[in-house]
Amino acid sequence: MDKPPDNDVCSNKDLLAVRDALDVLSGKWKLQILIALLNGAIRFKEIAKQVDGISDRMLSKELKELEANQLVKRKVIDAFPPIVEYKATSHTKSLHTVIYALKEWGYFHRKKILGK
Amino acid sequence: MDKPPDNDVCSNKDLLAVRDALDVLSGKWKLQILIALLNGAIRFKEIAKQVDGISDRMLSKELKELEANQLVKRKVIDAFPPIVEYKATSHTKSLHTVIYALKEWGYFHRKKILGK
DNA sequence: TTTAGTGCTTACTAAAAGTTTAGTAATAAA
DNA sequence: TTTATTACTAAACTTTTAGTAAGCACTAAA
Repeated sequence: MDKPPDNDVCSNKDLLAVRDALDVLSGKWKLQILIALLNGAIRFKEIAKQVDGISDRMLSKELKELEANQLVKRKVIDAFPPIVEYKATSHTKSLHTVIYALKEWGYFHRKKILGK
Repeated sequence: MDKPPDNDVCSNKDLLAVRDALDVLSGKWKLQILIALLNGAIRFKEIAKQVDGISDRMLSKELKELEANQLVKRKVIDAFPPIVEYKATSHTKSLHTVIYALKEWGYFHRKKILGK
């Protein structure tokens, strides 16, 4: 028997796209880091302060992933002590729609589960 | 120094809501299971067949989590061999908006990363 | 001279998530 | 009698993810 064609709620390609989006926000820290950046945090240590509990190691790692996804732009300024600027990009801002949808549904879900 | 008030892109409460929504879709299998259900799959083994590669253990575990979040309704029909029906709920359907937003951004992101 | 600050990296550990293999009761078909 | 089916569960295992502790180069302040 062959597989049926993809006239489904969500095709296999769609599934991959959804997963791509989820992956970008996956893990314990990325969302918080992005929010810190959208709110204007710039330097490594500044982000570390805003994202409560994160270790240098994790922050460094997550920033690299975000950079690979063009959600963070890194700029080194030659100074002592070193200054490294991290900034949100236009691509980061395009995430707003997604975060908004997640947020709205999150509130809706909580009402549903905790009883209206 | 006190914490500043939450006049940010995303307040702490908002963050929790976003995370709640993400948690509901977290893990390797939940999204695929939900899609299978939205497409009409009903019985345990039917879902297992549609969700390629999942083990019985994982399916059972994930279905329980989804049920706890009211995203799946379980109904046992007393028969031999046993019949257990799994169905999407209205709450599942409310997730559509979120999944759609993720999907759209996922495609957009792919274009961005792979070069337009 | 010791200390602190900056943006990291390395090595290691712990915890969470997922996989594999096997097994259950009850029945019916081969 | 052996095998298959259904909807699971249990134990042992591996993989992935996250956390902890330390250290590096460099400089300025205490």
